[in-house]
Amino acid sequence: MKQYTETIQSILREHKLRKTKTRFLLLELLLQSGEPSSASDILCDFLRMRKSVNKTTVYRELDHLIREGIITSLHLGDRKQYYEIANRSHHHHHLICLQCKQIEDIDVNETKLLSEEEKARCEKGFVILRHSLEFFGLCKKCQIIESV
Amino acid sequence: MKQYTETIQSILREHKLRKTKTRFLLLELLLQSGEPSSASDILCDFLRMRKSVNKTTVYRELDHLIREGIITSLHLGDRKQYYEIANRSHHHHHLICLQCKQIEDIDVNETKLLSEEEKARCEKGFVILRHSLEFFGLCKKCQIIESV
DNA sequence: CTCCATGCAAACACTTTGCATCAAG
DNA sequence: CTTGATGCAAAGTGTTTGCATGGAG
Repeated sequence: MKQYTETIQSILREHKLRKTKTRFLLLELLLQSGEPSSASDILCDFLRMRKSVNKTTVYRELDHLIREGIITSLHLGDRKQYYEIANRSHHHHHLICLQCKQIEDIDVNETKLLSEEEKARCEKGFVILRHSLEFFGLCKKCQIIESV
Repeated sequence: MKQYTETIQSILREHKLRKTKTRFLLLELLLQSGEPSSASDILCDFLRMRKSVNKTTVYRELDHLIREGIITSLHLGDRKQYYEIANRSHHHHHLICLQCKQIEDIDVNETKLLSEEEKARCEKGFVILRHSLEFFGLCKKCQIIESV
Protein backbone atom coordinates (compact mmCIF):
# COMPACT_ATOMS: atom_id res chain seq x y z
CA MET A 1 0.00 0.00 0.00
CA LYS A 2 2.84 2.35 0.80
CA GLN A 3 3.98 2.31 -2.81
CA TYR A 4 1.47 5.03 -3.63
CA THR A 5 2.97 7.70 -1.40
CA GLU A 6 4.89 9.25 -4.28
CA THR A 7 1.90 9.29 -6.60
CA ILE A 8 -0.33 10.82 -3.98
CA GLN A 9 2.13 13.52 -3.15
CA SER A 10 2.46 14.49 -6.78
CA ILE A 11 -1.32 14.61 -7.14
CA LEU A 12 -1.58 16.85 -4.08
CA ARG A 13 1.17 19.09 -5.36
CA GLU A 14 -0.34 19.32 -8.81
CA HIS A 15 -3.71 20.31 -7.41
CA LYS A 16 -2.36 22.47 -4.59
CA LEU A 17 -4.20 20.46 -1.98
CA ARG A 18 -3.34 20.21 1.69
CA LYS A 19 -2.02 16.88 2.81
CA THR A 20 -4.66 15.67 5.25
CA LYS A 21 -5.20 12.25 6.75
CA THR A 22 -8.53 11.52 5.08
CA ARG A 23 -7.40 12.73 1.68
CA PHE A 24 -4.27 10.65 1.83
CA LEU A 25 -6.00 7.48 2.97
CA LEU A 26 -8.76 7.92 0.44
CA LEU A 27 -6.38 8.27 -2.48
CA GLU A 28 -4.33 5.36 -1.25
CA LEU A 29 -7.41 3.19 -1.08
CA LEU A 30 -8.72 4.15 -4.50
CA LEU A 31 -5.33 3.82 -6.17
CA GLN A 32 -4.84 0.44 -4.65
CA SER A 33 -8.34 -0.91 -5.24
CA GLY A 34 -8.87 -2.65 -8.55
CA GLU A 35 -12.53 -1.80 -8.75
CA PRO A 36 -14.80 1.18 -8.07
CA SER A 37 -15.61 1.66 -4.38
CA SER A 38 -18.75 2.99 -2.77
CA ALA A 39 -18.69 5.25 0.26
CA SER A 40 -19.66 2.30 2.44
CA ASP A 41 -16.89 0.15 0.94
CA ILE A 42 -14.46 2.89 1.83
CA LEU A 43 -15.80 3.32 5.33
CA CYS A 44 -15.59 -0.43 5.90
CA ASP A 45 -12.01 -0.53 4.66
CA PHE A 46 -11.05 2.26 7.02
CA LEU A 47 -12.70 0.44 9.88
CA ARG A 48 -10.83 -2.72 8.96
CA MET A 49 -7.59 -0.73 8.89
CA ARG A 50 -8.46 0.70 12.30
CA LYS A 51 -8.36 4.19 10.85
CA SER A 52 -10.97 6.38 12.44
CA VAL A 53 -12.38 8.52 9.67
CA ASN A 54 -15.73 10.19 9.87
CA LYS A 55 -18.46 9.37 7.38
CA THR A 56 -19.21 13.02 6.68
CA THR A 57 -15.57 13.76 6.05
CA VAL A 58 -15.35 10.92 3.57
CA TYR A 59 -18.36 12.14 1.63
CA ARG A 60 -17.03 15.68 1.67
CA GLU A 61 -13.61 14.61 0.55
CA LEU A 62 -14.96 12.43 -2.25
CA ASP A 63 -16.92 15.41 -3.44
CA HIS A 64 -13.85 17.55 -3.29
CA LEU A 65 -11.75 15.10 -5.27
CA ILE A 66 -14.45 14.89 -7.92
CA ARG A 67 -14.52 18.65 -8.28
CA GLU A 68 -10.75 18.56 -8.70
CA GLY A 69 -11.14 15.91 -11.39
CA ILE A 70 -8.95 13.47 -9.48
CA ILE A 71 -11.65 10.87 -9.13
CA THR A 72 -14.93 10.22 -10.94
CA SER A 73 -18.20 8.81 -9.72
CA LEU A 74 -20.34 6.22 -11.41
CA HIS A 75 -23.54 4.33 -10.84
CA LEU A 76 -23.73 0.57 -11.07
CA GLY A 77 -27.42 -0.05 -10.89
CA ASP A 78 -27.84 -0.08 -7.14
CA ARG A 79 -28.61 2.82 -4.90
CA LYS A 80 -25.02 3.80 -4.23
CA GLN A 81 -22.49 5.97 -5.94
CA TYR A 82 -19.16 4.39 -6.76
CA TYR A 83 -15.86 6.19 -7.04
CA GLU A 84 -12.65 5.47 -8.92
CA ILE A 85 -9.48 7.29 -9.85
CA ALA A 86 -10.10 9.34 -12.97
CA ASN A 87 -7.89 8.22 -15.79
CA ARG A 88 -8.27 10.78 -18.50
CA SER A 89 -6.12 8.84 -20.89
CA HIS A 90 -8.07 5.65 -20.53
CA HIS A 91 -11.84 5.68 -20.40
CA HIS A 92 -13.14 2.23 -19.59
CA HIS A 93 -16.38 0.50 -18.70
CA HIS A 94 -17.47 -2.21 -16.30
CA LEU A 95 -18.74 -5.75 -16.14
CA ILE A 96 -20.89 -6.25 -13.05
CA CYS A 97 -21.86 -9.68 -11.80
CA LEU A 98 -25.51 -9.55 -10.77
CA GLN A 99 -24.93 -12.40 -8.34
CA CYS A 100 -21.73 -11.70 -6.44
CA LYS A 101 -21.46 -7.98 -7.31
CA GLN A 102 -17.90 -8.39 -8.46
CA ILE A 103 -16.83 -5.65 -10.85
CA GLU A 104 -14.34 -5.99 -13.68
CA ASP A 105 -13.09 -3.35 -16.03
CA ILE A 106 -13.55 -3.80 -19.74
CA ASP A 107 -12.11 -1.85 -22.62
CA VAL A 108 -14.60 -0.96 -25.26
CA ASN A 109 -13.72 0.27 -28.69
CA GLU A 110 -15.40 3.65 -28.54
CA THR A 111 -15.46 4.61 -32.19
CA LYS A 112 -18.99 3.32 -32.54
CA LEU A 113 -20.13 5.26 -29.49
CA LEU A 114 -18.51 8.43 -30.77
CA SER A 115 -20.40 8.13 -33.99
CA GLU A 116 -23.59 7.69 -31.99
CA GLU A 117 -22.75 10.85 -30.08
CA GLU A 118 -22.25 12.63 -33.37
CA LYS A 119 -25.62 11.36 -34.54
CA ALA A 120 -27.24 12.70 -31.37
CA ARG A 121 -25.73 16.10 -32.08
CA CYS A 122 -26.99 16.18 -35.64
CA GLU A 123 -30.39 14.66 -35.16
CA LYS A 124 -31.39 15.88 -31.73
CA GLY A 125 -29.20 18.93 -31.21
CA PHE A 126 -27.73 17.36 -28.06
CA VAL A 127 -24.06 17.89 -27.31
CA ILE A 128 -22.83 14.82 -25.47
CA LEU A 129 -20.37 15.45 -22.67
CA ARG A 130 -20.06 11.97 -21.30
CA HIS A 131 -21.68 8.56 -21.44
CA SER A 132 -22.09 5.64 -19.15
CA LEU A 133 -21.98 2.08 -20.38
CA GLU A 134 -22.09 -0.86 -18.03
CA PHE A 135 -22.67 -4.52 -18.69
CA PHE A 136 -24.57 -6.72 -16.26
CA GLY A 137 -24.40 -10.47 -16.19
CA LEU A 138 -22.90 -13.46 -14.45
CA CYS A 139 -19.23 -14.02 -13.82
CA LYS A 140 -17.67 -17.40 -14.49
CA LYS A 141 -18.02 -18.55 -10.89
CA CYS A 142 -21.65 -17.54 -10.53
CA GLN A 143 -22.64 -19.19 -13.81
CA ILE A 144 -21.51 -22.49 -12.36
CA ILE A 145 -23.40 -21.95 -9.13
CA GLU A 146 -26.51 -20.93 -11.08
CA SER A 147 -26.43 -24.03 -13.23
CA VAL A 148 -26.21 -26.44 -10.27
CA MET B 1 -55.07 10.12 -21.88
CA LYS B 2 -58.17 7.99 -22.26
CA GLN B 3 -56.87 6.54 -25.52
CA TYR B 4 -54.85 4.00 -23.57
CA THR B 5 -57.80 2.23 -21.96
CA GLU B 6 -57.83 -0.48 -24.62
CA THR B 7 -54.08 -1.09 -24.40
CA ILE B 8 -54.15 -1.28 -20.63
CA GLN B 9 -57.03 -3.71 -20.61
CA SER B 10 -55.26 -6.00 -23.01
CA ILE B 11 -52.11 -5.87 -20.89
CA LEU B 12 -54.10 -6.74 -17.79
CA ARG B 13 -55.85 -9.56 -19.58
CA GLU B 14 -52.62 -10.93 -21.00
CA HIS B 15 -50.98 -10.97 -17.58
CA LYS B 16 -54.11 -12.02 -15.69
CA LEU B 17 -53.91 -9.00 -13.42
CA ARG B 18 -56.72 -7.46 -11.46
CA LYS B 19 -57.90 -4.10 -12.65
CA THR B 20 -57.11 -1.80 -9.75
CA LYS B 21 -57.03 1.96 -9.55
CA THR B 22 -53.29 2.33 -8.97
CA ARG B 23 -52.34 -0.18 -11.62
CA PHE B 24 -54.55 1.47 -14.18
CA LEU B 25 -53.36 5.00 -13.44
CA LEU B 26 -49.73 3.91 -13.38
CA LEU B 27 -49.91 2.23 -16.76
CA GLU B 28 -51.81 5.15 -18.20
CA LEU B 29 -49.13 7.53 -16.96
CA LEU B 30 -46.22 5.49 -18.23
CA LEU B 31 -47.82 4.82 -21.61
CA GLN B 32 -48.60 8.45 -22.05
CA SER B 33 -45.30 9.83 -20.82
CA GLY B 34 -42.65 10.20 -23.47
CA GLU B 35 -39.79 9.72 -21.05
CA PRO B 36 -38.88 7.48 -18.10
CA SER B 37 -40.52 8.52 -14.83
CA SER B 38 -39.23 8.24 -11.30
CA ALA B 39 -41.44 7.30 -8.38
CA SER B 40 -41.51 10.93 -7.30
CA ASP B 41 -42.44 12.06 -10.82
CA ILE B 42 -45.31 9.63 -10.71
CA LEU B 43 -46.42 10.71 -7.26
CA CYS B 44 -46.35 14.34 -8.34
CA ASP B 45 -48.39 13.60 -11.42
CA PHE B 46 -50.99 11.83 -9.36
CA LEU B 47 -51.11 14.76 -6.99
CA ARG B 48 -51.54 17.14 -9.91
CA MET B 49 -54.35 14.94 -11.22
CA ARG B 50 -55.94 15.00 -7.76
CA LYS B 51 -55.71 11.24 -7.62
CA SER B 52 -54.96 10.09 -4.12
CA VAL B 53 -52.53 7.21 -4.46
CA ASN B 54 -50.30 6.10 -1.67
CA LYS B 55 -46.53 6.18 -2.04
CA THR B 56 -46.10 2.64 -0.76
CA THR B 57 -48.71 1.35 -3.16
CA VAL B 58 -46.95 3.00 -6.07
CA TYR B 59 -43.62 1.44 -5.16
CA ARG B 60 -45.23 -1.94 -4.68
CA GLU B 61 -47.10 -1.73 -7.94
CA LEU B 62 -44.00 -0.64 -9.87
CA ASP B 63 -42.23 -3.63 -8.43
CA HIS B 64 -45.07 -5.87 -9.44
CA LEU B 65 -45.13 -4.56 -13.01
CA ILE B 66 -41.40 -5.08 -13.30
CA ARG B 67 -41.70 -8.68 -12.17
CA GLU B 68 -44.40 -9.15 -14.80
CA GLY B 69 -42.07 -7.70 -17.40
CA ILE B 70 -44.54 -4.95 -18.27
CA ILE B 71 -42.21 -2.13 -17.30
CA THR B 72 -38.45 -1.88 -16.78
CA SER B 73 -36.41 0.23 -14.42
CA LEU B 74 -33.33 2.18 -15.24
CA HIS B 75 -30.85 4.50 -13.57
CA LEU B 76 -30.00 7.88 -14.99
CA GLY B 77 -27.12 8.96 -12.85
CA ASP B 78 -29.02 10.38 -9.92
CA ARG B 79 -30.15 8.55 -6.86
CA LYS B 80 -33.56 7.57 -8.23
CA GLN B 81 -34.87 4.67 -10.18
CA TYR B 82 -36.74 5.49 -13.36
CA TYR B 83 -39.45 3.38 -14.94
CA GLU B 84 -40.71 3.00 -18.47
CA ILE B 85 -42.94 0.64 -20.42
CA ALA B 86 -40.89 -2.35 -21.50
CA ASN B 87 -40.69 -2.68 -25.21
CA ARG B 88 -39.19 -6.03 -25.92
CA SER B 89 -39.06 -5.43 -29.62
CA HIS B 90 -37.25 -2.17 -29.32
CA HIS B 91 -34.38 -1.70 -26.89
CA HIS B 92 -33.34 1.93 -26.80
CA HIS B 93 -31.11 4.27 -24.83
CA HIS B 94 -31.35 7.79 -23.49
CA LEU B 95 -29.97 11.25 -23.91
CA ILE B 96 -30.10 13.16 -20.62
CA CYS B 97 -29.65 16.90 -20.43
CA LEU B 98 -27.44 17.64 -17.42
CA GLN B 99 -28.98 21.08 -17.13
CA CYS B 100 -32.75 20.74 -17.50
CA LYS B 101 -32.92 16.97 -16.89
CA GLN B 102 -34.96 16.46 -20.02
CA ILE B 103 -34.70 12.92 -21.33
CA GLU B 104 -34.87 11.85 -24.96
CA ASP B 105 -34.80 8.39 -26.41
CA ILE B 106 -32.10 7.45 -28.87
CA ASP B 107 -31.74 4.42 -31.07
CA VAL B 108 -28.30 2.92 -31.03
CA ASN B 109 -27.04 0.39 -33.48
CA GLU B 110 -26.29 -2.44 -31.12
CA THR B 111 -24.12 -4.66 -33.25
CA LYS B 112 -20.99 -3.12 -31.82
CA LEU B 113 -22.25 -3.65 -28.27
CA LEU B 114 -23.14 -7.25 -29.01
CA SER B 115 -19.63 -7.91 -30.20
CA GLU B 116 -18.31 -6.34 -26.98
CA GLU B 117 -20.57 -8.65 -25.01
CA GLU B 118 -19.19 -11.56 -26.97
CA LYS B 119 -15.68 -10.36 -26.19
CA ALA B 120 -16.51 -10.22 -22.47
CA ARG B 121 -17.70 -13.79 -22.65
CA CYS B 122 -14.57 -15.03 -24.34
CA GLU B 123 -11.99 -12.99 -22.47
CA LYS B 124 -13.49 -12.70 -19.02
CA GLY B 125 -15.92 -15.60 -18.88
CA PHE B 126 -18.76 -13.20 -18.17
CA VAL B 127 -22.17 -13.91 -19.66
CA ILE B 128 -23.85 -10.56 -20.26
CA LEU B 129 -27.56 -10.45 -19.57
CA ARG B 130 -28.17 -6.75 -20.10
CA HIS B 131 -26.38 -3.48 -20.47
CA SER B 132 -27.08 0.12 -19.74
CA LEU B 133 -25.94 2.89 -21.99
CA GLU B 134 -26.89 6.49 -21.38
CA PHE B 135 -25.53 9.68 -22.85
CA PHE B 136 -25.22 12.86 -20.78
CA GLY B 137 -24.88 16.31 -22.26
CA LEU B 138 -26.73 19.50 -23.04
CA CYS B 139 -29.91 19.78 -25.06
CA LYS B 140 -30.25 22.43 -27.73
CA LYS B 141 -32.00 24.89 -25.44
CA CYS B 142 -29.51 24.56 -22.59
CA GLN B 143 -26.53 24.99 -24.89
CA ILE B 144 -27.83 28.40 -25.81
CA ILE B 145 -28.40 29.36 -22.18
CA GLU B 146 -24.91 28.12 -21.27
CA SER B 147 -23.24 30.13 -23.99
CA VAL B 148 -24.90 33.42 -22.95
C1' DC C 1 -65.19 -15.85 0.51
C1' DT C 2 -60.41 -15.62 -0.85
C1' DC C 3 -56.56 -13.30 -2.29
C1' DC C 4 -54.48 -9.56 -3.66
C1' DA C 5 -54.27 -4.47 -3.10
C1' DT C 6 -54.13 -0.55 -0.08
C1' DG C 7 -52.92 3.01 3.55
C1' DC C 8 -50.29 4.41 7.33
C1' DA C 9 -46.48 4.68 10.35
C1' DA C 10 -42.16 3.45 11.03
C1' DA C 11 -37.81 1.69 9.61
C1' DC C 12 -33.99 1.69 6.42
C1' DA C 13 -30.07 3.01 3.37
C1' DC C 14 -27.47 6.52 1.52
C1' DT C 15 -26.16 11.28 1.55
C1' DT C 16 -26.12 16.17 3.02
C1' DT C 17 -26.21 20.22 6.27
C1' DG C 18 -25.26 23.20 10.26
C1' DC C 19 -22.28 24.32 13.50
C1' DA C 20 -18.58 24.39 16.57
C1' DT C 21 -13.72 23.06 16.76
C1' DC C 22 -9.20 21.77 14.87
C1' DA C 23 -5.01 21.74 12.20
C1' DA C 24 -2.05 22.62 7.73
C1' DG C 25 0.61 25.88 5.72
C1' DC D 1 -3.23 33.72 11.85
C1' DT D 2 -6.20 32.20 8.10
C1' DT D 3 -8.47 29.06 5.57
C1' DG D 4 -9.78 24.73 4.77
C1' DA D 5 -10.62 20.06 7.26
C1' DT D 6 -13.04 17.50 10.78
C1' DG D 7 -16.59 15.31 13.95
C1' DC D 8 -21.09 14.95 15.56
C1' DA D 9 -25.94 15.21 15.52
C1' DA D 10 -29.65 15.97 12.87
C1' DA D 11 -32.10 16.42 8.70
C1' DG D 12 -33.11 15.08 3.92
C1' DT D 13 -34.23 11.92 0.13
C1' DG D 14 -35.59 7.68 -1.91
C1' DT D 15 -37.26 3.13 -0.81
C1' DT D 16 -38.98 -0.85 2.00
C1' DT D 17 -41.50 -3.37 5.77
C1' DG D 18 -45.12 -4.75 9.06
C1' DC D 19 -49.62 -4.86 9.93
C1' DA D 20 -54.37 -4.14 9.87
C1' DT D 21 -58.10 -3.13 6.56
C1' DG D 22 -60.36 -2.89 2.02
C1' DG D 23 -61.95 -4.40 -2.51
C1' DA D 24 -61.78 -7.30 -7.08
C1' DG D 25 -63.23 -11.38 -8.93
